[in-house]
Amino acid sequence: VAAPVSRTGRQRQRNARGQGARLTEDIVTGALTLIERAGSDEAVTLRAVAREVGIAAPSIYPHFADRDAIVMAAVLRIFDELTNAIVQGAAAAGPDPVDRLVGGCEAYLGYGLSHPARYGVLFSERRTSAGDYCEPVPLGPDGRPVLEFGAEAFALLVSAIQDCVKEGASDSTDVVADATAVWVALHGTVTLGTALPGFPWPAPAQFVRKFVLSLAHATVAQDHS
Amino acid sequence: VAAPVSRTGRQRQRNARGQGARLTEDIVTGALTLIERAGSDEAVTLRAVAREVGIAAPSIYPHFADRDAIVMAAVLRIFDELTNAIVQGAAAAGPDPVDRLVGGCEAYLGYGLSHPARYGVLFSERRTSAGDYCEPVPLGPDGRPVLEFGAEAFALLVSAIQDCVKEGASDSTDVVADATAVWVALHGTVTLGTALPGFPWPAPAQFVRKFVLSLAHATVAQDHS
DNA sequence: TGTACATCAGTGAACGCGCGTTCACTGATGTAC
DNA sequence: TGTACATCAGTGAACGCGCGTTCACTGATGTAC
Repeated sequence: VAAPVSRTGRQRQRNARGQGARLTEDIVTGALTLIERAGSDEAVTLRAVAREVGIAAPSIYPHFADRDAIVMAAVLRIFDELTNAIVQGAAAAGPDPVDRLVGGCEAYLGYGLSHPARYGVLFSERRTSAGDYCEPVPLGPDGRPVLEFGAEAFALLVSAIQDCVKEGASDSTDVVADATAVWVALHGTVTLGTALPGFPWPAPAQFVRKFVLSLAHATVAQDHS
Repeated sequence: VAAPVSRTGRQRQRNARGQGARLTEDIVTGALTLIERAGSDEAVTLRAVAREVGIAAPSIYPHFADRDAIVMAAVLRIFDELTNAIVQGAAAAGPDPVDRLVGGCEAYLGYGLSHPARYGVLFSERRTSAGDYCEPVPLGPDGRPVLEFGAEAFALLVSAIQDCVKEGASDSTDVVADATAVWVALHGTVTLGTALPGFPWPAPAQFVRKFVLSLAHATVAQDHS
């Protein structure tokens, strides 16, 4: 009987003593690979992950309690990727707050549409608070408790609109509600765009700019200066 | 060994000769029940449907080729329900085109949020054209070919905005693009609202009215008369 | 009017598969003495 | 310096389950003669 081999064909060698936690990382990576390959998290089974990583199925138990714990770890990683994409998109847009808002939103859309399987896992199940599946109250990078999935990305959106208001580029009177409207439209664009690739979608560039400006009650800098 | 009994406890009796097609209907109903109960279509397996309906599993084959065919039949039924809800919502809103537009959108949202499991199945998988799974080119009720899932509901939205433009209540210059933006926002509201029930969503009534009017470039009648 | 037969609507047992999970285990490596 | 031992990082076989699918079948009912 041959030893289990990962899909890549590479045989995994045992971690050195004290480095057992590396397998935790490999399991999450394997789960992400399966999600990418199958287009959904249904393919993430203990045995499939074990095959992908190149280990025996029971070897997962010291690292994760069950399938759900693996998926959750993958979800947290994907949220990090999404947040990073938004930050970079905003940063690349320059100093103007409206440009930064639109840049962040375009990055959100770009990440979602170019990683549909990963994005689809984020909100595929009912999620209440992060405290349900790991530490009682997980902390964000700034020490504040992260109470909701995607809260970090949403906070970026709120402050981007807030910045527009500060500089007179938006006359939003309810920044949180308007940020919610923008988020909902972005999310809908990603998920419908993924589910219905045959639909005659408008060109993303103008489309997103248009509805983001509209929902954020924002106007381009030239109109205000 | 006891004969298979449906979840309701009622024993199914064999259809009369010539009435075998009734089971087709019962199978779709059973699938919808499973979707409702589990919150997703994952629970729709041949054996689970058979148990639900109260028949032996192989009895499904003369009616449906496989699991996917059952789910597709359920999806078409759900699209019909959604379309009906929109039509009724618009009709109940009275003669004003903006009211009708908002009424239809509120009905869409209402259906989606009050039937999250059903709605979630509609766009849970990549859907190209209806021709992939049944007759080569299925026809809509008006005889035109139905090329996309949800095309009927989308057409309602387009014509609702078109009506606003006709009566001077909207200055949309691209009705299809604006309808797309509204649809995307509605879809995002339903799916995010379902996935994150703990999020502090704005009150649906004003929220939907606000973004629908904004995206459809519409204004209330008083402002225009 | 009777009767043989075809058809319809569905059954029951069986198969092989992948799954989660358990259990006792193995072999390398660091550490105490 | 040697050696016994504890620990770490996993393994391999086995279990019971639900699944899709197949196969030969059963029993009621309509129909031809």
